[in-house]
Amino acid sequence: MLLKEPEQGTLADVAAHRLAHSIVTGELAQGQKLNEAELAERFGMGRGPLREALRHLEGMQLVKRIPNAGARVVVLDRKTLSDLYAVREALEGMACHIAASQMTDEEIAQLSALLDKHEEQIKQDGGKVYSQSEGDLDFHYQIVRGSRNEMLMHLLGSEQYQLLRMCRYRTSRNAQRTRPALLQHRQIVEALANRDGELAEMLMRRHIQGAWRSISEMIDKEEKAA
Amino acid sequence: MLLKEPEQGTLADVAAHRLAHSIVTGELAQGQKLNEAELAERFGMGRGPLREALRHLEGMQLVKRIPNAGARVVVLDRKTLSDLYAVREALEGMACHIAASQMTDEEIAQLSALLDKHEEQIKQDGGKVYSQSEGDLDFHYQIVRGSRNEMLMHLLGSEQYQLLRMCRYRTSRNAQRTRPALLQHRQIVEALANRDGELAEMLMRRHIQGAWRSISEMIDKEEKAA
DNA sequence: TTCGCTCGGATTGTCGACAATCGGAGATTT
DNA sequence: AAATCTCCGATTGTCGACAATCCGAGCGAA
Repeated sequence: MLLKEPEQGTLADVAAHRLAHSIVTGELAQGQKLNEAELAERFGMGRGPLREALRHLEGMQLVKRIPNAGARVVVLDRKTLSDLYAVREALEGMACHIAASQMTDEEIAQLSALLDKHEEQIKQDGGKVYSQSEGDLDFHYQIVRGSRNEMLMHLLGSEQYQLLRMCRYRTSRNAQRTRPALLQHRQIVEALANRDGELAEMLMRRHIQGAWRSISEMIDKEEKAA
Repeated sequence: MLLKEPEQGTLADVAAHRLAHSIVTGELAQGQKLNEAELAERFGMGRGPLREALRHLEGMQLVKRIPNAGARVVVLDRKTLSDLYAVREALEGMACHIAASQMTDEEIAQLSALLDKHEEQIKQDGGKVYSQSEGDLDFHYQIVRGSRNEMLMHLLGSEQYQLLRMCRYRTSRNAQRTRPALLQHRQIVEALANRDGELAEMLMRRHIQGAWRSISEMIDKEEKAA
């Protein structure tokens, strides 16, 4: 699971977590107004901790605050997503490149085992979940961790990129890309195992570009439907 | 100036700003404990807004908070800075690449004019300030803006990368690199003017690599001195 | 002397109440 | 009828006080 802190620490922290979860899963709709008093009551806490949580989410880009006018859930329009994927391509490509020289053999083996598990899952579910599931994000995050770059881990890890999970959740219905995605993951692991950073980066970039194309098409359909 | 909001909006916002400034300039030493009550009094506000500000700075990575133990100013050790510059290289390289196709001729001309101003400044000061000054950051930020990527602007802009300014401030004594830096900037602008994204990216990456080497050496010296 | 324990002060976490500000419904004017 | 003004309710911003927690000084025992 990418959500680490379960239900401990300060109230502000748990509020931030629950809010992030609600936003990512769509329980709180995009653009929805967030009423402090209401949320505070729902979470059984005062408004102080809740306001701190909102500040936190603002930094994560999950909500947008306007002074004296409250906070609203961010809306993921086409441009935002496009920007996000462009940044992801650069950052995860770099992570892959470095990881090829930094990950231990054991870590790479674990990565491969993770893919085995994913393949199993696909065979069971008929390929419904994979490309969009938490498992996919785990794969990406494991590579990011392999880069040993703390800043990268912060930017792409649990803290910052909930936006990505939000996007995944929203577009989790199409399962067309699950098999090619798994294949690409396998190729990436192979490049890592061969310690070929250049290739690993290129494969990861293409993988993310493919994911963006897939999502972009889906947005087109949605827009045409609406 | 990269600090936009002057002294308006909520108290939490101005507190975050003043704190960020104090940290970046070193007025608050690295690793220093931040006492909520004391700071609140110094800023003439209650602890509520101040706590929100600390949450904000935590997201910016300027302070590290530990539950029930308060917040401390982050310490920029070698590893942190190394990670930062690696990320910067990937992100600003990408910004440069995109900016080459997105910036208007006028914007590029303004960029060139900015460099003229910098050159002027160098001649006056004997090259003391340039490579580390706000002006340099302006140059980089203008290119980031040229990429038209909002996420990039958030990550590299005023919000997120105060860490970089902090580093600049700390190492602002050496002026060895000002002239080669200016030259590299000129080459980058030329590549942008020629709409050569590939070259522009490569030049920017090398520029940042050079900056890192320079800073790295300085850290070595400091460590040897200590 | 050194280690461990207890207790007290200080600091953080939280809450409830008050003040400031904003958006909108309704009335007034042209 | 359309536009503008005014006032009111609702929501956000802020403060002060209380409770919970942690750190360290001082004491006592081995």
